[in-house]
Amino acid sequence: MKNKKIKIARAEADVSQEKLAAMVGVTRQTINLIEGGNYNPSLKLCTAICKALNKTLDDLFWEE
Amino acid sequence: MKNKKIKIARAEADVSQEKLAAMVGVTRQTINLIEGGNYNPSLKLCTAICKALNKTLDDLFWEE
DNA sequence: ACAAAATGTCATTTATAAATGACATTTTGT
DNA sequence: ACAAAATGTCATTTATAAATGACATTTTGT
Repeated sequence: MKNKKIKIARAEADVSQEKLAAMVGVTRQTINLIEGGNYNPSLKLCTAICKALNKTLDDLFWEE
Repeated sequence: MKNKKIKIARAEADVSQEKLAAMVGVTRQTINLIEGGNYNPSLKLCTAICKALNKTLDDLFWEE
């Protein structure tokens, strides 16, 4: 399922997929895949995304 | 760095590495590697471990 | 003190996250 | 309305998570 939370957090922080990708050291496509869902990123990447957006794992990646 | 939190949560729930592995559908070695640190598990696996131990991502995998 | 269970660690193979390049479509600012 | 930036998606390659088997060491219950 899609990860809307990252998209929203990105909008709040006013960062594009490309900029977020640069901040965490991956490519734009990887960020795009994660937001699109059906993807299983590594813990390290999840953590990097959280820190870049000033969120925690539970904020962005915890479901239910 | 080592992940002591999982080890502690396991002790609380009285589950061995082997049992936890079975609960989340991986092998014992994978659990062992995660607890030992220097490992970068997938988000899906992290989430499964949390649910098996009644914890959240922040409880077990968030640092600082 | 002893046996059984649990843990640590190695080496090899397999599945998949992430990189890379490329192009089409959508969104945004002026 | 238009151009530029951002996003969606494909196909191929590379790096690494996770599987598997095997054995040594440590911990636990009696």
